[in-house]
Amino acid sequence: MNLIGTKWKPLVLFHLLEGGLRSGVLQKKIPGISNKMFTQTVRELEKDGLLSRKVYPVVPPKVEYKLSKRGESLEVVLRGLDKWGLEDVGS
Amino acid sequence: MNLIGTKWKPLVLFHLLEGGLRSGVLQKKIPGISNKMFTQTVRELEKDGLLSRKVYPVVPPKVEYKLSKRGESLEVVLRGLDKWGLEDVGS
DNA sequence: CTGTATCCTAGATGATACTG
DNA sequence: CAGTATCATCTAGGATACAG
Repeated sequence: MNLIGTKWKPLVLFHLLEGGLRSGVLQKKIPGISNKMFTQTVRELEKDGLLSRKVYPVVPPKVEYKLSKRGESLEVVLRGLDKWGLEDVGS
Repeated sequence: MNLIGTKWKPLVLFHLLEGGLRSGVLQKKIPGISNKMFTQTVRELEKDGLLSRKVYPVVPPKVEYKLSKRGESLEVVLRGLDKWGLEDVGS
């Protein structure tokens, strides 16, 4: 829980299960997250080796995030959480 | 994540997967948790219907906690987290 | 477009002492 | 044994403005 126990980390990781995403796209998939928390969250995930951050030296800037192997190993848990969240609605 | 997204909730629920436990026993299974957080955590879990709290009118007091059906539905996620935590050591 | 820097508040968590 | 109450602290999180 020290690695993924925050309000946003599971969400960020979950949205990357289907593949890498550009910074802006990923952020848009997470309604309500502030710019600050987004950056902070991905930075910590990167530091913990759960995802990788690739910067393209172009203009305008382009940054892509994708899961690392370690991050992918969380797939079962993430999908489990998602499934639970869906099925649990209303119970 | 609003339901289980705290430092202790997943741990409490996880230790109840094998069956109900007395308050003291359950608390001992969670090293580092303060008395206050333990009570607060189980209270919230009870309020959210993830576990039930049964008080035996005896002396000394005896209280048992066990998962509700809703709580049991989290088994996949909890075991997944546990498994991940174990396998992830050192990676 | 992406990321950083501040300021600020609410809530989470701890330590301790106390009650039935 | 189980739980409550209080005080103190730390950090997550949000709003906003700015920078490369």
